[in-house]
Amino acid sequence: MNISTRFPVAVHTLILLSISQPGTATSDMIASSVNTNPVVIRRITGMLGRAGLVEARAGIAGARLKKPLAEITLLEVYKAVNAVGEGGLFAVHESPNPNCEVGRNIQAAMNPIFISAQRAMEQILEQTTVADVAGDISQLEGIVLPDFFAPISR
Amino acid sequence: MNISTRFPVAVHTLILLSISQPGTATSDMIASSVNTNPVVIRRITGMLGRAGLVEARAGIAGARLKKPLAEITLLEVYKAVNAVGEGGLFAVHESPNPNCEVGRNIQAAMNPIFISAQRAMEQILEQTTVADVAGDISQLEGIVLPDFFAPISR
DNA sequence: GTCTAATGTAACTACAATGGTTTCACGATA
DNA sequence: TATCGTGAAACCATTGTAGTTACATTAGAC
Repeated sequence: MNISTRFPVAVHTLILLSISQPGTATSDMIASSVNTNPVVIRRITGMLGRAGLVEARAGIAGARLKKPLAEITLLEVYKAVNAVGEGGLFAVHESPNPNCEVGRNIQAAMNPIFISAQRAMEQILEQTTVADVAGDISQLEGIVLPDFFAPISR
Repeated sequence: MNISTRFPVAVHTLILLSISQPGTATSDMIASSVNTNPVVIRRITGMLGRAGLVEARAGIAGARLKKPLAEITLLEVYKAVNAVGEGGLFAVHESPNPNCEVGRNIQAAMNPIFISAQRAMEQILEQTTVADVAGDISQLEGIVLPDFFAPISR
C-alpha cells in the first residue's frame, strides 16, 4: 500500500490558496486544478482547518491560510491529513504466539526499527516547507521536463 | 494506510527457519507461532523464494535459508514481500490540470521529495540484518518488558 | 428580505489491497 | 501405497480510498 493522495492534494491546495486572490480559490476551482471532486477538496481543507493550517468557513468562498507557506512544513501537512493511519507506517502482525520464543519477542525486537525508519522518512518531510515546493514550481514553469510524468521509481 | 504485515511476518519466518532443525519449520508450525493461517505463510515463503532468500520445494517440509541471516538486510525482505506496492511509498494524484500553473508542475516538484523520504526510510532498513533482530530476541528472552505490546507511536 | 453561491457533512458507491479460508493437485518419503 | 507438506487457485470479509449525490447552513449581493 502507499500513502494517501490526500497528502499531495493538500500541498497542491495550500499552494493554490497562497497564490490566489482572496475568495477566488473555491473548492470547485481547486478541484478542477487537482482534477477531482469539490467534496474531496472540502474534506481535505476541513482536515487542514482542524490542524490550524487554514481557516475555512461555510458560506465564505475560499479558505484562508493561517500561516505563510514558508512556515508550513510538509510534515505538518502530512500529519494534518492523517497520511499514515494510527499505529504508524508499519503494521505489525497481532498476537503472535506467546509460547514461542520468537513469537513472544518479535514485536519488541522490530518496533524500534520501525519507529526509526518512519522517523527518518518524516524528518525529510520536516526539512521542506510548502513554500519550497511552490518555489520549485515557479522554477519549473516554462521548462520542459523529459520525464515529467514519470512515476516514482525505487 | 500502512505497510503490509507481510514484512514482519517474513522476518518472523526467516528467524524461525534459522533456529529450527531442518525439516521441522513447516508452514503449519510457523503459522502457529505467527498466529495466522499456513497458506499465508506459504504465500510469503513463496515470495521469499522468488527473491532468492529461501528455497522451498513442494513436498519437502520446511524451507531452507539460502543465505545466513547476517547477510539478509531488512530491506531485502521488505522488497521481497513487496511491502510497498508499485509506484513507491507515496501516491500522487493522477492527471492534475495541465492548464493550471500549479497542476502542471506539482508532480515534478514533489517527486524528488517523495523519493528521498522513501529512501531515507529504506536506508534504515538496509542498516539492519535479520540476524540483528534475532539477536535482539535472544537478548530480550527472559526479560520482562513493561510495554511489550505497545503499538508504534509517533 | 430574498436569492445566489459556497461550505460542511452525511451517505452511498466502486475499487483495490489485505489477510483468512477452503480446496485440490503434486511431490517426497516412510 | 499412504501420508504429509507445499504450491496455487478461488473465494470471502474487512478496510481504506476516492468519487459522487444530496442537503442544511451561512455570507453576501441585490
